Amino acid sequence: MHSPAPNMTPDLTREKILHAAAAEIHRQGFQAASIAHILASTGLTKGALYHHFPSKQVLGLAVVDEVIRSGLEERLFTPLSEAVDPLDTLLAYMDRRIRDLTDDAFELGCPLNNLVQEMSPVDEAFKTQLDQILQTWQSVIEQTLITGQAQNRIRQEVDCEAAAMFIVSAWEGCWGMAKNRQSAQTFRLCMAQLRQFVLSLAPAT
Amino acid sequence: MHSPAPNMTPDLTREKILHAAAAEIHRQGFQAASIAHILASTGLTKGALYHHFPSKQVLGLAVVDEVIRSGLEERLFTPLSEAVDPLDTLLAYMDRRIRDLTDDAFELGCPLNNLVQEMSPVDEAFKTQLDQILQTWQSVIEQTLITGQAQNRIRQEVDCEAAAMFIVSAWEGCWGMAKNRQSAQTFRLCMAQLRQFVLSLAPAT
DNA sequence: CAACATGCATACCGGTCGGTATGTTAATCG
DNA sequence: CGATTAACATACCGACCGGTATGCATGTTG
Repeated sequence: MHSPAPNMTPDLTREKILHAAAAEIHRQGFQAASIAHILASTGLTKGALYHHFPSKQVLGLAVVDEVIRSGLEERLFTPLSEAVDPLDTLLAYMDRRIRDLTDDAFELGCPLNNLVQEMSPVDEAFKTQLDQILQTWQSVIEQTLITGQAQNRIRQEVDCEAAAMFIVSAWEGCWGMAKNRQSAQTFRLCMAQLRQFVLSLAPAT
Repeated sequence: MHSPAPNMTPDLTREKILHAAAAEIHRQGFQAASIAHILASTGLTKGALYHHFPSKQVLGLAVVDEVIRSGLEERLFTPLSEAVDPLDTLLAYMDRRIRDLTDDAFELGCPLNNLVQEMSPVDEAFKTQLDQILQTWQSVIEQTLITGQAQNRIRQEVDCEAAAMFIVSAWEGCWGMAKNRQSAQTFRLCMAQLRQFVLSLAPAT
């Protein structure tokens, strides 16, 4: 009846599914995400989805890699690791987040943190892939602090690895609190304190 | 066939269900928690559960109030608000957590934080009740800092409300990171940094 | 032009879910 | 002593879930 018109651009179909899945997962979490909902929001059917992805898990992992990781990479990781003055770049990025994010950004929380909390204990593949992103994040910040030490803007006795780990943790913690309160103001106050922590690593003037 | 023996101690049955539910929710999250699993682990049946709780949601809210909130209350909130030197009490409590918690404590993460992240966006009743716990936690720490200011152990210009909010956020963030890494060592390093943050609020010596 | 592969749509399946209606036993109460 | 009620057990329900088998139209290839 319905003619399954052979698409000229199958990659576009794949991307539509991918982003619809990312949105649904962001709203409901991975386990509660419904394949039927994803398909309904795209107008496609199961045939399309299972043609491009062998299972829901693989679809979820693709979202993690091609949407979440890729996004963080270009927004944060790459700029930070290429900056000549990474410490300023980091502080500036935090400022921009504090300024620009609005309430509705916190309705659903940080996509990365959401999945970390939900999936780490119940799925090895998710845990590994998510942890790799957190590791990258942490090591990028660690390098930022080490460069800061070389520039004498961070005290020499600071444990950059531990500090970087804490910064990432607290960062996600700020997201979590703001998500619960559903308030950008909460996020601003928390991130401002985190900024203060970073500044407290500088030598006493 | 089976004689549904009218129990002499229905409250005990209720508590069995409650704690089995708490364990299942801790493992799977609320939405993924299976009523069948809860009942299987207690040896009871649906008749018992729906006799004591009208719905899964009410059961979950009871877990939040009677297990999670109640536990935090007696372990943290009450001791802190009754202490004559709350700042020391807080630092000592953090030290004890850093020392005593083992790897398996982080397999499933912080029960409170798990539910906050999962349920806040999807269920108003959960959000309200969980937020109330976080608010209590935050205000208890805020009072701790204010008392610290009165004792000249916290700088006068510190914004105690914002600092308290950040401490709670970062605390949960440390749990999250440790949960992903499933490592108590991660938690120790992160919490040690959070301790440093608290100490950085003290007047310069 | 025939054969085959690609890119989907449709129909269907077994399993699990939260929830309910009913039944059964023993204690309690008038 | 009959009636009622508390405290469960059992059986069952419709909805939804992820996944699969099959069909079909169009390209591509020999």
